[in-house]
Amino acid sequence: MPRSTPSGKEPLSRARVLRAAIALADAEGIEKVSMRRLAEALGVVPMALYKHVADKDDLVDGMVDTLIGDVPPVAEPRPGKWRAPVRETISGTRDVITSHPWARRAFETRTLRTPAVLGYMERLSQIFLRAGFSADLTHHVMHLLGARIWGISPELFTAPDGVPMAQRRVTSGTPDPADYPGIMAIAADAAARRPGAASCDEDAEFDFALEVILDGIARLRRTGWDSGRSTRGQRVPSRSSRN
Amino acid sequence: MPRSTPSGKEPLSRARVLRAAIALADAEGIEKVSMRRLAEALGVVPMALYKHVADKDDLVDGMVDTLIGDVPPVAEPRPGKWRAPVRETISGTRDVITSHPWARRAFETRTLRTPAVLGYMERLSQIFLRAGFSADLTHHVMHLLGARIWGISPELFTAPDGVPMAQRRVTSGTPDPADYPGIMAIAADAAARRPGAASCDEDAEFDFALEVILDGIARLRRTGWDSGRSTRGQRVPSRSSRN
DNA sequence: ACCTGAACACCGTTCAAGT
DNA sequence: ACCTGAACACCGTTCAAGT
Repeated sequence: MPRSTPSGKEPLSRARVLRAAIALADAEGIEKVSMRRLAEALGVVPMALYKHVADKDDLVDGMVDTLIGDVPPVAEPRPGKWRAPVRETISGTRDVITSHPWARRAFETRTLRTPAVLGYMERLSQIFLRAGFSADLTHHVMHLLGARIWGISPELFTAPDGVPMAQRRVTSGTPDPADYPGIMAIAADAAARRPGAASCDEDAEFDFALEVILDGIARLRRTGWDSGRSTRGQRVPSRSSRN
Repeated sequence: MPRSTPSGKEPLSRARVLRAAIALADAEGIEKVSMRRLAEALGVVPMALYKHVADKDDLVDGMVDTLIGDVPPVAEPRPGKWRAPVRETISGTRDVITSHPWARRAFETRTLRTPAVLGYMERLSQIFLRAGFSADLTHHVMHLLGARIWGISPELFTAPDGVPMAQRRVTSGTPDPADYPGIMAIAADAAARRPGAASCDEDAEFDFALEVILDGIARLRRTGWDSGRSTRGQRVPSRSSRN
């Protein structure tokens, strides 16, 4: 009889390993994606994976990279046009990320420079460069698009299970609502405003945040980086003067 | 002789366990923080930790929670004043996070509602509520402060080792710079602008991004949520219409 | 040359046995 | 009542032995 591949199907490949890992993460959660379980899902001995993937880290990098490659490309921007293509690109990224529950964390966690990631950065950069932004301005824009403010974590509002706010997974005893009048006022208002709604309109909040960033980019372009910085008002005693 | 505690020092407590875990993560990296290694560092059998910590997840939650508790409080805002106290609070958070290399990931990863996290949310909320924001407006503001845009990852620019851009940790072969003319133009410009500088001025970029968000908040307050949303221009075919 | 079983050095966590 | 040693069910990865 002809020799068959280990899984009885087509031979392993990096892409097939990564797609299987993504499917496994979708089905059972990212924490269940181990080299051993993934090999089992592929009908293969664990060591076989190491031919297509350097190690576990490379596997997760590859999963994220595959998702980034799934972000649909955007119509060529015409000179001077940047807002719509940027909005489209980033909305596409959000679509991809939100369709895989594990992807948000994985995306924020990785620091890879794979071809797909570089390609994504290149596409974003080109939108600005073709719209007439200088290299320096585009550089600052890219930083702005990558900013994390840490006012709070977005997942505090939209937990995986849809519970809207507060009182979830509190480790040391149930907190007294009286200690958090501000949060309670906000939660009560939100509940009154959308009765029965389990959580916030995350899409709308994301869209608004994106528009704020796009406005920031427009201002950066209009007034330049140095002027942008000088409008900040008084500097806060922070990193620079704390030590 | 008098009975001594297992470590020969003061007895274990949740706080002491968490501080030890933070110190271990600072010293050897978060990936080295295991129940077993932490117990060893405390001179204690692994199982002893389970008295003060429910499980590994609870340990990491507790570490993050402890850091949040370290963010220094801010002077009481006077009515109408919100910009400076918000800036100060968030700068303080950034100071804490950036002083622990593992904290950025851990912070973005956790979805806990511990008293310290609730307290932090409460403080931020109160700044806006006392400044005269409605509960609804404050709600949207909190979402804005938690937004992640995913234009790119900030760590792409500032890798742990300080290598500025591109060509790091590329899995499948070295990429051809010719494929990424935009990125290369930006990198070349940045290198020419600050010769010898290993990476970008991350503090300045963060401060600018924070100001953009603060401007977004000011606009939200001035024009309201619905008006804010309607200024977005044409809606993109995205989540809502993609399927 | 390619593949793989067994082994190594770890994990988090349970649990019954000790005091 | 408290603590803990041994054990369980896993990990990622190495490596020498098989074909």
